[in-house]
Amino acid sequence: MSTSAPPSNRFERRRAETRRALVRAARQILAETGDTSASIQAIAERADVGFGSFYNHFESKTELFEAAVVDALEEFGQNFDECLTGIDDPAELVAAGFRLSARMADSHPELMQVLRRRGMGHIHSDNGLARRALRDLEAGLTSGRFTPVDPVVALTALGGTLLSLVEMRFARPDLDGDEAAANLAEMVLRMLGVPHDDAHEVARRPLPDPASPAAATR
Amino acid sequence: MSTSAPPSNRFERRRAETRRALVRAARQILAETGDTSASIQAIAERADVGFGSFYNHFESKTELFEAAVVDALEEFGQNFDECLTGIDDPAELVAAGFRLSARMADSHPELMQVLRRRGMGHIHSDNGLARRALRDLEAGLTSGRFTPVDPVVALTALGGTLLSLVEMRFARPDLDGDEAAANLAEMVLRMLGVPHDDAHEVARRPLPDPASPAAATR
DNA sequence: ATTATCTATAGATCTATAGATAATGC
DNA sequence: ATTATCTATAGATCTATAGATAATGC
Repeated sequence: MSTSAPPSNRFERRRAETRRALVRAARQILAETGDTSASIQAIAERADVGFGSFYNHFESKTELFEAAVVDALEEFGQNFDECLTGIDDPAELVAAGFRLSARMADSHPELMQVLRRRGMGHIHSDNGLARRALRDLEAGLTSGRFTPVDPVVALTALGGTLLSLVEMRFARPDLDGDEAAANLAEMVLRMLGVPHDDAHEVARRPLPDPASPAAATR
Repeated sequence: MSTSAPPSNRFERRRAETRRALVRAARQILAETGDTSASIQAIAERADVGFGSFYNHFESKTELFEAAVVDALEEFGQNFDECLTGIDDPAELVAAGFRLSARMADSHPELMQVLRRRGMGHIHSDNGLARRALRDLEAGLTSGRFTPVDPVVALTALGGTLLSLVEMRFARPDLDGDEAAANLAEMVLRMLGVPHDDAHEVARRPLPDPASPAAATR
């Protein structure tokens, strides 16, 4: 549904490009101030798109901003897949995901600001990120790596701590981001039932080199 | 600063009443839809206050909604103090706080919706709730009840999970709220380094009777 | 021929202020 | 006398649409 077929003809591509420009503008606004009271006119202008075109793609501003958040979540999830392929241990996946998120606050600030401001409302919705998280959690639960709990409760805890980590990265730039992320990742692993010393070690394993993210698949 | 002296004369009381009416209206709006695009006129009308009066108290809508969130956080914190007096064990305080929050989603829905929608931005700010949480966390850290960690990281994790619990209560009303809260509380205690069986027991101790909250102090 | 885009605009709405009114302090 | 509240309003802004234009499909 959200991942439609690749645009067949030039018409479709053109149309998709306009929509993308609007979504990009909305993401920028969400990232910069989070203030969704910008006028449709101002948004269209920022997207470098004719004012009336807006209504060819969205019925309201709310709809546009919602699409912008889903878009950001999807990109975030894909980034996870790219950077974390090759990691099989669910515990290591969770920890690496946390540490990667902290780094993405620097490397992808716009994306992460959107997550920070709007992520909470999507923890339990069906989207790229929650789907991946639930998948990894259930793998860890069935393999016995994590203590048995209701997967929804685990997803809740995981999502909440991840979002608050992002919040911390932006609200407290004075702290050492990598260290704080590793500490928080360790705590989350304990929360999932991983033994203390094990959690400590897993949360500090070397991260995949972000310079060559998909090296394993090329 | 936020807790000003009790209003001395009728003038001050009248003025404070107008301000309170505006804040109440803003809280209602934040709780109902979270859509802050309501016009100042509509807000003043809902508060049953003359339109122009708004500008005697706030310079912008943003300022009003910010005050509304702080007001809600303060009320939430006071509710904690009232309901949890008599509990000394920091671990039990944390667990009881989580379970109490889940219940407040039913008993104080407006307050908790505000928290759900706007709480994330206040985890690291100086407010009634974060101050109390940090106090309890530090008590547990110095007494050895919790595993040593950076208090700010612990506050981050605590705040994030609490907010996501509230989110879960509203997004998934089909789940058993009390049980999910106890499970999440147990996980949070593990996160803070409390041994598994200990965490399980503490998270299920009987809660203070909400019918007579401040019985111990009367 | 079809469809998205763009421009222009009508009508509605909103913000901020000015000035009148009402309530209280001293 | 002072100060908050209220009413009325000017000016700015915003939304949604109608109709013209441009690009592509077949």
